[in-house]
Amino acid sequence: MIEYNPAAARYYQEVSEQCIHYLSIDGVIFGFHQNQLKVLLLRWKGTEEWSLPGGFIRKAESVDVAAQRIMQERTGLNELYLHQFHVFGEAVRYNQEETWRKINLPIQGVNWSERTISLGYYALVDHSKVVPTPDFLTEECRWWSLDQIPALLFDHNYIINVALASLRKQLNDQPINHLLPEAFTIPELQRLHETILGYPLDARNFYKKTMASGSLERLSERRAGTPHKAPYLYRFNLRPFA
Amino acid sequence: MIEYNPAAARYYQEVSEQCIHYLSIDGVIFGFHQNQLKVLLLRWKGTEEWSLPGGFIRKAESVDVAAQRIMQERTGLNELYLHQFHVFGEAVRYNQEETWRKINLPIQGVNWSERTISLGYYALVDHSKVVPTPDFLTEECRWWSLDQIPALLFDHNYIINVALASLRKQLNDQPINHLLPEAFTIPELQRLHETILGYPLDARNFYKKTMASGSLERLSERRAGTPHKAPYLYRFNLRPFA
DNA sequence: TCAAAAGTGTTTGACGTACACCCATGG
DNA sequence: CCATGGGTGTACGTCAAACACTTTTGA
Repeated sequence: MIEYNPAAARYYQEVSEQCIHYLSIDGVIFGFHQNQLKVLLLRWKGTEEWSLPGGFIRKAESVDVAAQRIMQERTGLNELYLHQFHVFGEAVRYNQEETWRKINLPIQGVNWSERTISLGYYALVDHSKVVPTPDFLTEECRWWSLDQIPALLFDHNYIINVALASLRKQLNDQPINHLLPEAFTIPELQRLHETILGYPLDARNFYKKTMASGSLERLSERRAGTPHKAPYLYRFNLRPFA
Repeated sequence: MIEYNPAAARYYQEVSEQCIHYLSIDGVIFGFHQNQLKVLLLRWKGTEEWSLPGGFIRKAESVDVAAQRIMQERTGLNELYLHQFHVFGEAVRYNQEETWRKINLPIQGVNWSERTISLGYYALVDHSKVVPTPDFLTEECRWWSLDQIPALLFDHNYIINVALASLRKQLNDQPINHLLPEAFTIPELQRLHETILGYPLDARNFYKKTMASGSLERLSERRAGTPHKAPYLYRFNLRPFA
């Protein structure tokens, strides 16, 4: 049996008193690094078991604010771009007994064994600005490439799949301007879209489309230090008429 | 103060014991009749105040099942087409004190004064099959045309607007085959789309598009009794290769 | 026979897709 | 000087939008 420190015990107590029961938030935090789409995962104390970050909603707290709070604590970021993409409300979402055995939680008789309805949020963050930070129950927080994600606790593999499908849908509607740093090159933006969509795009058509959208602004500098032709830097300019 | 009957009192008691607190379901039940998009509303006992149908989730009940149950009770239908479209999770969604004054609920000290997070579902139903049925707290259940809806209780006017926006988005992706009876004419389908979208469509282009989708099957009969040329009847045939 | 709705094709423009070559840079 | 990726234009096909006349039927 794992020893949980007093802070964790206090956390449990507080959550049980101050938060809404039967309801939780699970967060899929997407980042983009080295041409790969990644999500932030947590490893539970004393185990090799990973899960998504998550948390609970305080009784008088807005749900969106709760999601911000939970994700901010894991990333160190102030304002995250969040999107609520699905409610996971099945009566039995995963094998609870097996899951709790895996994470060695002292939950007998505690209302942590309640069934939970989970509100799925995804966050789009600038990978370079994130400081991955574990919480009371976990001892490691790091990025995982989407194609290397192991079997996760709870139904979190499924949640990631639903989040990705939702992100792909969003990509059709609007440019995604939260996963890249302030300044970026068109090829970088193209790699991002390719990674989200899962298939390659034509560079010329991609260039045309992004230019035609009118939401990009070419900066005077170029990206230096590449072994080849220096690409232009761009930034998003979503309100060209503002 | 309104007298609530014993059944209603039992209902309160049961909900408080058996259902999840702080969480509710609100349902926007869309129907189509006389070329108008309508929603089913409830009038609260002894008042002229209207609201959407709604209810609570049992502690071990799937959220989707709860939504089905709640909407089935108001419509008399067995299987409804449901779509979970938004979570209304603001800490303060409406003026609670004012609202409860309007509906004369004996809620002092009861945990009904809790803030609630609402899961918004919309249902698409065949108007002609619905038997509008009030619940314990209401005495009238009837259809309202979207453009004649009065000021509703809670934040239900807002919820209807969000539901409609979501329905419009869905209309772009897939044919809507739940709001019409089994057999219908192309002009009727066009009126439905126009009503949802809020603007007129070109009959020739609409005809071409629906035919090209391959999901319609022309029946041998025509709609009789119209004062003009008798239109063909169609039905949906979503699996032409099944 | 007239009014009102049903039924149908063609033309045009926009947009997405396919496709190839020259340029700039670092090694 | 060469390997590698960056930057750009043109041609084609598909799909959406504009647009008018004939047919049917009840009154």
